[in-house]
Amino acid sequence: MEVALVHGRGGEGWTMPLPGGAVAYHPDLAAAVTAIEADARQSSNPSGGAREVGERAGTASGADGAGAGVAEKERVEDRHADPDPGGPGRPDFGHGHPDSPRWVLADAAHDYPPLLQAGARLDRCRDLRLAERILSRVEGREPPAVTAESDPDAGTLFEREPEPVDGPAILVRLQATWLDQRRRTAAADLPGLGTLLAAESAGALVAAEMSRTGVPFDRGVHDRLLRDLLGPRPTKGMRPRKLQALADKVIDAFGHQLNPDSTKQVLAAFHAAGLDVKNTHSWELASVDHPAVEALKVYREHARVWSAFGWNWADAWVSETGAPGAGADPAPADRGRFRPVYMVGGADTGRWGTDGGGALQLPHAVREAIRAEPGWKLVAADAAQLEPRLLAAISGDRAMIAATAADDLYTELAPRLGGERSKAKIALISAMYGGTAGDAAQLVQLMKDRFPAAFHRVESAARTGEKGGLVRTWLGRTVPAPGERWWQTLNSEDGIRAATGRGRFTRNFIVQGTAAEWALVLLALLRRELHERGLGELVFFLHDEVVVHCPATHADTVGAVIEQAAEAATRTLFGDMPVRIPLRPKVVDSYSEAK
DNA sequence: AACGTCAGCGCC
DNA sequence: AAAGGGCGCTGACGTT
Repeated sequence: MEVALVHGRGGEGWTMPLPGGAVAYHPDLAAAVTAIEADARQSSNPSGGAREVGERAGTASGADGAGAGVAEKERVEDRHADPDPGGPGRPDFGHGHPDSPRWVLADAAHDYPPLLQAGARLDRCRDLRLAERILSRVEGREPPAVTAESDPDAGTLFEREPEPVDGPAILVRLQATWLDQRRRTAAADLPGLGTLLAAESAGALVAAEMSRTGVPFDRGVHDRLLRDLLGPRPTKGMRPRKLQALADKVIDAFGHQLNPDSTKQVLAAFHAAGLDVKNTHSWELASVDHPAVEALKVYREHARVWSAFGWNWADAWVSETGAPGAGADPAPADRGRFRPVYMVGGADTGRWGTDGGGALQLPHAVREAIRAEPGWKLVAADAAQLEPRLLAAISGDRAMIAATAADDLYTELAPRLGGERSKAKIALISAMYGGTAGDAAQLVQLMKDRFPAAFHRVESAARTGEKGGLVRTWLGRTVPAPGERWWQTLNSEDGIRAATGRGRFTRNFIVQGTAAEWALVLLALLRRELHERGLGELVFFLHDEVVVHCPATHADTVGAVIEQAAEAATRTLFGDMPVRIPLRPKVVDSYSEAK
C-alpha cells in the first residue's frame, strides 16, 4: 500500500490513496499546519481564490478508475458499483472532476477548519465519524462514545486500542475503517444509504465553511433593538432599566418582593394569592385571572432576549467581518459576522444542532441585525410545509402526493380535512406528532379515512417504536435502539410511559429525519453550485431554510439556483415520483424581512 | 466554587 | 390558539 505525504501547495498532512479515487487524509501534527500557513501567507489569496486541495493531491493518489479522460458512461457505471454514491452522476455531491478525490477524514469538524484556515477547500469528503454513527444505528447498535480514548489523533478510530499510533500508521487505520464502512454499507442493502452518507459528509464540509464565513451581522442595529426593548446596556450585575420596570410591575401585582426569574418564588406567590396552579408555564397561566400574569409574560420575553441574545451574547459570538466575498469595501465599524458552531447530525433525527451561539433559536426580535453588507443581498429561502410533503412521498399516498402540487398544502387539503385550513393543519401535525388533545383525535380520524396510506405510515412507525423496534428514514437513517433499561422496565408504569413516548418519537422520526436528509442533499447541491458559478456564500441553515449572501447583481440568479437545487434534491430522493417540494427564495437586506 | 438537573421558552 | 416531535440556552437551585 502506497503511502504519500504531500507537502506544500495542494496537499497537506498525511494522505494515502484508496480504491475508487478516494484519499485518506490525516492532519499530522501542528508542524504540517504551520507549513501550510506559511505557504498560504506567501500565496496571498486567502479568500477569493481558495485552492482546491483535491486538484493536486488527486495526482498524488494515482488511484484506480480516476484518470483524466474517463468517459462519462464509465463514471456512471462506476457509481453503480460504488456503495457510496452521492448526487445524480456526481459522487459525494462534489463537482466530480476525475482528478478530484474523495477525501476520507476521521472527523471533518476537527480536521477541516485548519485546512480552511490555510486557504484550502475540499470538494468532497467522507466523514468517518459521522458515517460510523449512521452505520452503527442501521445495524441496531450505538456508535462508540466519543471519548479521549477514541480520539483519532491517539490512533484509536472507533475501537479502543492501548498503544498510540502516529504518522503514516494512522492512515492504515483510516483505510481499514473506510473499507470496513464500505463493506457494511453494501451489506445493509438499503438503496439510499450511500446517498445519505455522502450528504452527511457534504454537510460536515458546509458546516465548517459556514462557521468560518459567518452570518453578516450589524452590531449597531442589534444595539438599537436591545435599547428599544430593554433600555441602555446596564453595568454588570444590574438589570436593564426597562426590564427592571417590568420586574417591578410583577412585584407590584403580587404586592410583595420576589425575583421573577425564580419559578419557586413565582409559584409560591400565586399560591399565596389563592390561585391553585401546578406550574408557571405560560399556557398554565393563560387561564389564570391575576394582574401578575401579563406582567410576568412580558418580563420573561424580554429577559430572554437580554440574557440569551443580548450584548453579552454579541460580544461572545459576533466577531470581525473577515468577509471572504465582500472584499472591496472596508466594512463599517459596527459590522461583524455571527459565527455559531454547528453540529452536523446533532439530533438523532439528523437535524443539526449548535454548540454555542444559539443559532438555531435566534428569536425574531433580533433578526433585523442580520443584514447584507453594502452592495450585497441576502437570499433567504424556506421550504413550506416540508414535513407533510415528505410524509406524502415516503408513504406513497397518491392523493396526498397529488396535493403537493399546490403551494399551500393545508389549503389544498382543507376540503377533505375538516373544512378549514387550520383544521387540516392540526390533522396533519397531530398525525405526525401523535397529538390527541382537543380536536386532534377527531381530525386524525379524518386523516385515516381520507389518506389511509399516509396515516398508516406514521401509525406503523409508532407501533414499531412502542414495541422497541427500529424505524428508518427514506434514505436509511435509523433510530437508536432502546437501551437495556428500556426493556427491563417495559412492564412497569414507567415502562409503559416510556414505550408510548418512544412511539411518538419514532412516529415523528421518519418525517423529521427525512426532512433533515432532504435539506442536507439540498445544502450539498447548493454548495457545489454556488462555488462552481462563484455566485455567493452560504451563511445560514436552519432545518428547512437556507440563507445565501451574495452581490446584489447575483441575487435573482441565486434565487433561481436555490429553487433548482431544491428540485434536484427532491429528484435525488424520490426520482420520478410526482411529489413537489417548493422552496421560496426571497431577496432581502435583512433576515427579518424573510418569512 | 463547580457541577448537574429542572423549569421555562426560544427556534424549526 | 391548541396539539406535540426535535433541539439549546438560561437562571435558579440543590448537591458535592
